[in-house]
Amino acid sequence: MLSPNHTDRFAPSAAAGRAWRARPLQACDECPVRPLSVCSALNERQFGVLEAVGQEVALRPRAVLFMQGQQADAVFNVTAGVVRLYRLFSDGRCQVIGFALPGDFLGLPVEESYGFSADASGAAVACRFSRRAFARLVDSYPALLRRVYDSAARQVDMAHDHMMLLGRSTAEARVASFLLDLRGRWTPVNGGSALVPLPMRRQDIGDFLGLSIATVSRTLNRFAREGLLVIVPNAVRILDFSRLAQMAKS
Amino acid sequence: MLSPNHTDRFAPSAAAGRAWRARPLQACDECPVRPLSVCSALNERQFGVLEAVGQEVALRPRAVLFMQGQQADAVFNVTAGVVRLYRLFSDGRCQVIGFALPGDFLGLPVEESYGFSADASGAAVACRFSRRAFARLVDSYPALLRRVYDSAARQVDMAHDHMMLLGRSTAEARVASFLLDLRGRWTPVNGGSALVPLPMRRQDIGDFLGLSIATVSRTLNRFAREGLLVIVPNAVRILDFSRLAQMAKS
DNA sequence: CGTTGAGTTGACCATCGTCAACAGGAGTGG
DNA sequence: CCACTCCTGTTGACGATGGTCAACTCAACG
Repeated sequence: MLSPNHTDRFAPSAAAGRAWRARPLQACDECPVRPLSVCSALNERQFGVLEAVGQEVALRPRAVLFMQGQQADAVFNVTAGVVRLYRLFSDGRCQVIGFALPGDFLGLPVEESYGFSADASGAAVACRFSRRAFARLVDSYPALLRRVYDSAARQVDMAHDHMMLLGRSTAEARVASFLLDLRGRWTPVNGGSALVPLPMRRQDIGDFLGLSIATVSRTLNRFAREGLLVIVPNAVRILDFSRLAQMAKS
Repeated sequence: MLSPNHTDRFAPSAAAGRAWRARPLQACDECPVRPLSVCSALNERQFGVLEAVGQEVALRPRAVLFMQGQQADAVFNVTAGVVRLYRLFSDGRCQVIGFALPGDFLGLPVEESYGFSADASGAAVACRFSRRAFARLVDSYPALLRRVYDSAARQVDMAHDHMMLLGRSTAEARVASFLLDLRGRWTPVNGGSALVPLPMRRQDIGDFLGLSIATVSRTLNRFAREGLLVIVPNAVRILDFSRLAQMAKS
């Protein structure tokens, strides 16, 4: 039971090619997610320091950012695309912890090794900072510490929300909550469009919601049949928010 | 479905009497959990400061420590007993987030309002610090900040573990993991006895594991029939750790 | 001795996972 | 350009896991 053997969905895929290519940060002042991210805690002068220690990392679909258990020598800030965060059981079962959107910060400067794995759901871009350099920065700029701390608190809160979902909700409610929650998190990025990007695969949604791929597909298509939304490639367009919110509660 | 109506399991219970009675801290140097808790980051002189701003809070069974949404004007350190941490749905469904054991720290000094509710599973004792006073202390003693931060990171990790459990494990595996995990967390307190205290009710275990009370009871008693453990009032005695660990993986 | 609340257990059944077949699209190589 | 494979997603049939409901026991407590 429970999504048993995968024919190595998690082996480094050939299609992913090299994990990532990196180049120095240059245009932070043009970064679209800067006002959303921890970076906004810094003024112009401090920003130069940040820029100096960061790299921009472009990720192809499925490219690995870091893996659970690896020594955590970098922290990241997602600037484009969606990054899938997940943990594996020893037998291959997968639990997706969450999806990081543009503006989201990955990795506490305090932990020695990564507590989960991260890879790109579609194409994605992230800023990479060496943990040591970032920790030094945090030490000298209390406002940044505060932002990192806030980010940790928000992560705990999201984890608790998700535990409620996994422990006490029907399949219908899980999928509805997922869509509404995701649309809410996209809002600062895309202005609250009803078109919710879903670059991840059905399998990933299932692994996030504790459902089988079949149930995810059935539920989404039932929602579509009932006129709650329209399914389009790599996205859904929500039509009836209030009815969807109703389903999310059951 | 999903544990619907409760005839107000969460209304302030008459049996609980007054929420708690508090008295000034006096004997921190005799505190049994001091080496386990955030307090151990302080030296003797700093400790005097901590003692001055803390109160000892004795909780009767079911007494409320704080409630979700309340203004978070205190942080706590559990010193005896077990504290149940939970969130409620608007319709009364309950998800237990976790159980705090002696030595566990509750409440980040950063959040404005509590993200979950906390009450005593059995009789319990906690140290209470005003958030403002504690935040001041944290600002002046970086070692304490570090411990609080570590505690937050551990909470995130535990939340992730629990998401794996809720999303991708059978009832059998959930109960087995719960017992083994709890026994591991008791170890620093009780020296790793095979007798695992379970002061919480079956309902709370169910709300923690995302199972119905019936399934919790059935599973525990099946474990007992199969010789994995013995059920005693407010505890279980584990007999076969390796077989239990085996079940925890399914 | 009645009441209340927790825990246990059985009977039944709904939800959701499993398995399988199939469709469509992308990439590859001839 | 087509054939082929691979991958993702959809959909149906079936069955198992675990929820629901209810009855019962037992201990605590008045």
